[in-house]
Amino acid sequence: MSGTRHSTQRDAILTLLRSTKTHPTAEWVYFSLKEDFPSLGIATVYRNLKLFEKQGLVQRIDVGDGYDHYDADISQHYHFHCTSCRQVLDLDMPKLEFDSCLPEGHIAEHHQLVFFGKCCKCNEEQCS
Amino acid sequence: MSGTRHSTQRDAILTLLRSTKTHPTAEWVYFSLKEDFPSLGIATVYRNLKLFEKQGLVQRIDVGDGYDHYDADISQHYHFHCTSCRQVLDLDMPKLEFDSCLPEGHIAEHHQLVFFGKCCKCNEEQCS
DNA sequence: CCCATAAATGATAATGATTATCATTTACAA
DNA sequence: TTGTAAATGATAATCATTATCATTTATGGG
Repeated sequence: MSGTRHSTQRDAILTLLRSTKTHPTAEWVYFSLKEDFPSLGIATVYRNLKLFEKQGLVQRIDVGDGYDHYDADISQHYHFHCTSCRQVLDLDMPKLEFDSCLPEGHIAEHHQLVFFGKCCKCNEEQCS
Repeated sequence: MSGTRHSTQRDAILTLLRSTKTHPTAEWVYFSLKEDFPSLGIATVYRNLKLFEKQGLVQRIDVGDGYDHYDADISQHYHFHCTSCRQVLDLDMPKLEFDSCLPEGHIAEHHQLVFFGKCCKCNEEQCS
């Protein structure tokens, strides 16, 4: 009999992901939960993030900074990656319909749009 | 006196990149040039790809497959990543103007749009 | 043409995020 | 309560990329 069992750690990881808009990395999740779950292993975090992604509970965002970011908001939306402070921010922007632009026979299941630049905070602070 | 010197390997890497539309990885470039440059080292490929990117001669494309892809076509265009055959294809699609959609104070230098799905060939072949 | 010197290379070790392994713990149905 | 298979935690392994360093090479000045 195969199935998924309940696990306290898994619940905690998903709950944490759903409580933030910062699109955390596995490492961030790990250290954030360490306080409440001192015995938590980093492998459990990676394992469950991958599982959530496969189950469609979260989406993985790759902004090319070397880390996988995870977002519990699986609604269609786009992101802004500040190349100065490294944050990944949500954008409030309507979904754009591109499918008619794809070559004949190509079928897109989803698409990802990421803006790179400096956020308002970093622009003010004249970060290099 | 600091500057850039001429190098046969560097020329070959850039020439190869400019001769293809397949958005190759460092590894692909390395093995492709091995025939003509048996002594070529993989580090030289990585080094020069990074250099080209910094110089703005090529753009790096991250589709989340674990590899950095490089594209000598630095014009504004978008990509389609076939999750079946793993290819990265160019899309002929006009540049979309999003800047007015960004939050106050945010300045985007560039953006990246990637579609994920199956290309026409893989759809025909009923790849899983 | 010949050096001096600093850039570039090639071999290889190191890095670092992610994944695999495996013994132990835990959930849960019978 | 108990048998079991899933889940965990510790840790080794993986693998793309980067750093190190001795050697080679390009290039400008004499």
